[in-house]
Amino acid sequence: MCSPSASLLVNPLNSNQHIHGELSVCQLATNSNLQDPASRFHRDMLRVLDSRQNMSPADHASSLPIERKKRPNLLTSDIDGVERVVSMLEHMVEIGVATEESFQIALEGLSNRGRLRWRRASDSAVVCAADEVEPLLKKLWDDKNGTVSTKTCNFALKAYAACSTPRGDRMYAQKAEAVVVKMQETGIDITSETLAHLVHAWAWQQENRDSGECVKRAQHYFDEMMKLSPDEDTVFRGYELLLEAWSKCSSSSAAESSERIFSKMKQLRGVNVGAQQYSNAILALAKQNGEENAEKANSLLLQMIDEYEASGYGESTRPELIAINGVIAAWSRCRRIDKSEEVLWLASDLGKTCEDIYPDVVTFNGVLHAYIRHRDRSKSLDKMIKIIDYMEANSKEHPVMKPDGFTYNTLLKAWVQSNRKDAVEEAEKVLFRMQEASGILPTSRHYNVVINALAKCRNPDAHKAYNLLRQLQALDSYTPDIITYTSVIECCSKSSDPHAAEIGLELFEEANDLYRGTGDKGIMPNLFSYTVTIRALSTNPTPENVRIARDLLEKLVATYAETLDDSLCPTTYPFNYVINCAANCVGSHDEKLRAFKIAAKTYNEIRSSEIIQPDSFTYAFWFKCCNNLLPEGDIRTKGLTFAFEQCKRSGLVSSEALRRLLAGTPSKLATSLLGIPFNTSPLVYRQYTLEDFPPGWSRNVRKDSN
DNA sequence: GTAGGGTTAG
Repeated sequence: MCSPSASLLVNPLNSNQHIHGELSVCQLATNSNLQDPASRFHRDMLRVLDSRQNMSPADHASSLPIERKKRPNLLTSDIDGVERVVSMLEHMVEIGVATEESFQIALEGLSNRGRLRWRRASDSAVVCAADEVEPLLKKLWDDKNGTVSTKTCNFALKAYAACSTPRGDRMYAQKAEAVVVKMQETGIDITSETLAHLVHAWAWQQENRDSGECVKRAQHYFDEMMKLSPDEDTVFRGYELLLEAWSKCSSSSAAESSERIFSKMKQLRGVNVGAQQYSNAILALAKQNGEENAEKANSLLLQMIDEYEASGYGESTRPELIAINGVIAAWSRCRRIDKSEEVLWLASDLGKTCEDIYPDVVTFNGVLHAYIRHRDRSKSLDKMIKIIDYMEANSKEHPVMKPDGFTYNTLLKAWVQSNRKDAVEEAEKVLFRMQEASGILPTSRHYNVVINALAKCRNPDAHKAYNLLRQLQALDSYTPDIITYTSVIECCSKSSDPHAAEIGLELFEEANDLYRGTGDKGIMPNLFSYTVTIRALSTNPTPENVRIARDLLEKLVATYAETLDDSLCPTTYPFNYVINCAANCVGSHDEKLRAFKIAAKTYNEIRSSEIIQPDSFTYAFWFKCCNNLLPEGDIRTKGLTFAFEQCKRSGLVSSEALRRLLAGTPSKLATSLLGIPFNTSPLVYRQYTLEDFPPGWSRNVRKDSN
């Protein structure tokens, strides 16, 4: 295979001067030296890009922060020809004619894609510009021993900045920073554009929320950029990005910093600061918690509207809906329904002079959120139903207010927490209505709200939950996840249905098989899934189910040991439930003894473990085991006596433990255990409560498990 | 720009 290095060193065109944003790509092509083997390719590459310029993806997603509100689309075709150009570059590299200019053409094209995503032809992985830029820059860097131009690096940085995202774990800001560090080490000029891209990348990076680490990095590179005396537009843009960074940070200084930056922007531009900057400042404030920030965002909104009116309704001062929606959300978060609605009326008013201001689905979702947080749940449910009826009724005429998945999720939650008798049935109706009224297919989240509501009932209908799950599976657009499965199994664990144990186990195994087949973490059984399955098995405590419960526990422990996955880290719960399952075992004398052995093994594991400790439930279930599974006699006496000593010493004698200890215990044994004369005839022992015994016995019993 | 699915018991 040919090495491209030789040709890269030639670099016949001083390419840095040839790629200029202002120049049309066609001009560039004609300027190229046609004698050069690379220039024929360059001309073709530029022609590909140029011929599709009308279909530029810039309309789909720009790298401007304010336009990030649009989720990045997944391209279905090579809309601007960049993928073609990249494969042309790969071909040039292969035949050894690629120059730095070749790389620049591809990098620039990629960076112009902004944050769009597409499927890579070679492996159909979903990628974005930043993913594709990385290997290209590395290749060029290695081939040229780091003698790469600033311009080339800046194209790559632009792609990292545009693709940087608060979601996921892509860490493009770190990657961009690594490029700049290498530039510094190699002596490549750092321009204000270089630093502006870094500010941009950090401003959009995730995990900014708590520590504010990313906003610090953004501020740092902004300060560095200022040392290079950039032009006013770059400074202003830098402020915009800092505002963006603060808006995603929950640090206590965020509101203050946002205000400071906004006033600097006003200093720069005066009243011409523009509606977009108002929106940014409002959103930054609106994202912070606390009424005072909602109030500040609200007053900025009023200022913005004032300036719109003062300017005679000028285009650049026209308020944006996004700012109004932000303020509504801020008031909703502090349960200020009155204020949320006030802003809603304001928006309706504004709509008279400003036709693009019309309450949309986000506006209403914000108001709905205020209601769902309100204390009077029944009253707010009625109000929410009215609002959603209104949205549905008007969505033909005003498609922007058509309810979406958020809307119905909020409604489902409202029904579920309404405490009304028919809550679950009504929630189920919503699942159907959302499809009919708004054409929105319920997702696993919607179903999970309802299934979980079923699981929280006193005597849940396991079959109904099971059917809902199957219904969700029948929709090919969505698959149930582990929360769906676990919630249905939880229904089984609380159900009196004779098949509940069987269904619970079937579902657990199904989820586990799905996980093993797909490796999809979303369907991976976790500690809670194991625990409720074991609990479901004790609704039908056959000797076989006791054994299966124990097997599940062992599988949990082994899987945790193997993966060290936090979501599988065992607690006392599943151990206790295995003991309880054994304690309930119905069967022959021998079968009961086998169940007892399983319980004893489990009980001893809890006591000797370094991670988990016995609790009052452990002892209560253990006493139940001794009394239910062992014949009266020495072994039972020993098991009870020894355990009760432990139980007292640990201060874990709950009233239930006491009851289980004495249920079925002969008076003589009870007397010796408790140290006071004791008659276990039911009529007598019920007169005793924990208060009749030393308080130390129950000093560690949690309140909720007295 | 919104909100956001389960953590248990006798």
